[in-house]
Amino acid sequence: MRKNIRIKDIALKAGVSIGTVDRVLHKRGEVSEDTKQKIQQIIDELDYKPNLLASSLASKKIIVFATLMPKASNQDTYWSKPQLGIEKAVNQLKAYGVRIQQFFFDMDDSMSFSAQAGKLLDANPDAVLIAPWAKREAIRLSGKLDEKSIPYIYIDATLEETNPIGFVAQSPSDSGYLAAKLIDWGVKESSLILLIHVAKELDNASHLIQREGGFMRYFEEKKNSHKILKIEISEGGEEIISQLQKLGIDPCEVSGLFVTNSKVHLAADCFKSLCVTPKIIGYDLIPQNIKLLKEGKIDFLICQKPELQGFHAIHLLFDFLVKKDTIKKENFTSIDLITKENIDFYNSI
Amino acid sequence: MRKNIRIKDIALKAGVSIGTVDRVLHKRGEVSEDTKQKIQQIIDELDYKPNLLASSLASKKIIVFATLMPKASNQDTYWSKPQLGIEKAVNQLKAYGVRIQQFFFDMDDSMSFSAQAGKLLDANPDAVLIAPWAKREAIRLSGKLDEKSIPYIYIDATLEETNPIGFVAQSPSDSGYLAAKLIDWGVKESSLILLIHVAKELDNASHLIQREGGFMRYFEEKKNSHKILKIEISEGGEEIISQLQKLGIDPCEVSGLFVTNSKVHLAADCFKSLCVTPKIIGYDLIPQNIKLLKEGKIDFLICQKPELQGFHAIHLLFDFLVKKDTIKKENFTSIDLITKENIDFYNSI
DNA sequence: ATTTTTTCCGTGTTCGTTCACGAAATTAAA
DNA sequence: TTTAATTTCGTGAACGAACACGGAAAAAAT
Repeated sequence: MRKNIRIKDIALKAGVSIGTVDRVLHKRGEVSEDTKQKIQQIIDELDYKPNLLASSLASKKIIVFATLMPKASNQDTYWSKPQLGIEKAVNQLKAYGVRIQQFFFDMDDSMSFSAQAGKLLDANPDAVLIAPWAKREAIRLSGKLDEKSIPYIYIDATLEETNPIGFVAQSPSDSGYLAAKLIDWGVKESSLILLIHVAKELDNASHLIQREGGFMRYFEEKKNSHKILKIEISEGGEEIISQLQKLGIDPCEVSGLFVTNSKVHLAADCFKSLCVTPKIIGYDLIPQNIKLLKEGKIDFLICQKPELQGFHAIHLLFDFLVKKDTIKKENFTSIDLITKENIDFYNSI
Repeated sequence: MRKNIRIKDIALKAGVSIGTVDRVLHKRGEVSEDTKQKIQQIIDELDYKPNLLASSLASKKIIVFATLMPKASNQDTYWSKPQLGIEKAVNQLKAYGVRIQQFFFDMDDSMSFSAQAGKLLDANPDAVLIAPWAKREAIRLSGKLDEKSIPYIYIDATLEETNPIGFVAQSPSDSGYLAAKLIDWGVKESSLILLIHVAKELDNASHLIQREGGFMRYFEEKKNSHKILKIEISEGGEEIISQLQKLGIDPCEVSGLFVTNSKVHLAADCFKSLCVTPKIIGYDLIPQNIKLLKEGKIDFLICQKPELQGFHAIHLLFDFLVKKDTIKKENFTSIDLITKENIDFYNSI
């Protein structure tokens, strides 16, 4: 237990009192330049690491984390998962004075993102966790946070143009790439393969674009004979049919299908009703998808351990803010493949 | 920050001193039956949860975790991964008085397991983490630990016949099942598929058997037309060829290949030298496998986040022993599929 | 030279627990 | 009844860090 150097040890070595050392540790002045330098030198030399336990015990300071993410709805329960991880982490850390304030926006409404972002800024938190769903609005928020020098971290996706202390997400491009590989494995040569985006504001959802990018990249590199067709819809699965009709394509010709988000159940339902069974790959373990996966109507779901993402992001904020660690910026989570066969055993730790 | 009830609050309510409450909390006697009951009742009523921070700060007690796992060799570096996670966790917990004592055995020598198990028992640790590699010997060890009522947890695999407080592992059967599905996706109808075990003492390595079980189960359920051939070798890849020859089979006929552990590189090297390229699936991101994966000689590696496993197992022991939480017994880690395409982004958190 | 201000630093209390020490209170022995 | 032994409990000092308070020394003002 002993062996760890304490403030007292530094004080002894420097020939000053505990209070003085404490003052330089917390940079709160009232120390002459000379002694300050001497003490700082000894701190560095001894590589002093404060005892977090004693520190939080003595301090009445509370640290507020704010979160900004989509609200989970009945149609889309995905965001309840990261929420669980976040709560778990905050619960673990509450003994250290960590508190949380959460803001939720409507996924289909970028105005709502801005509104909640405003409230978040008013709350003046010590650090922020953001799901950067609406690209333009998220960039604006990040600017404001930069101004106030409030550190922030992303979950689920990242935005290149901004300065978060890090992000926790799956590599969207590589998940798309993997999806392509699986489709390629599963279909015959020279097949018709559909890529489907289901989104209201596609241009504002950059990770969907990146998933597409990875998917396309695979086929470009392989130069094989498949025909890839891209379709964008905003709401119902029937739109797929109508768009195919417009192109003069019989749905029966489709032998592979990749949906770039959790809305894959719309597409699967659509083909199910047509009694056509292409190979289907999509994202995320939400109830509708799970059901179709078990029925064999969806073949693979790419999953990213959302619970772990939330949990880990909060811990990163804590490490950065409280422990003053240097944290890894890129935190890619695994690209988990869930099938009918292994879903029952998929419990994220 | 406030709001949590303290020992002092209990003492006040019971009309006794802090010391007395402390004595009943730690069951160290010297309290009359009457007051003990009264205090215990108040503790329950108020649902008192001790402040871990203050507790570890005041206590000089140290908690020793012992680990027993295979030693990583140059040929097999796999076990350096869980080791990393373990070290990371112990490092985090050392402020709470957690110390570690590690024992390593030779994977190919069950005598070595027993020898190290003996040393571990002599060390009389507070809790134990075991990689139950040698089944029979591990069962014996678990019995001894049960006798001394030292809690233990498994990593990498589990043993049904014993009483660990939990295990952290991939579901071997389901990983085998998934491998089968992938092979099935990737090969033509009526193919010849090889299942290869590379192990010195196969009957003593139960999770390899279970992986085989899952693999076989898939094809039994699907009733498709593939021919599955099982081969057991103990060391070099060339054994595969000789065994095929014995069976009168041309290696060129093999179109799919599943190796039940990280030794898949032996098989892949073997087929590489023959210039035959069946679809190959195996386990674990060790350097030899990574190389072959990138060359395209191995198609999929099933991975199980060994680092996270070690990390999580230590935390479970801590939660159980120190926080007195009830912990989940079955901790399945994800069945990650690594391909040439996504390996560079696979960093376990 | 004296007073006032400013700079610099030490002391002491607190956070919630642990635990050694020893003082009452109770019971047993004389 | 007095003394000794035992049971039962309270007190106070750590643990390492945070921070309020105020004192001494140096600098500035009178």
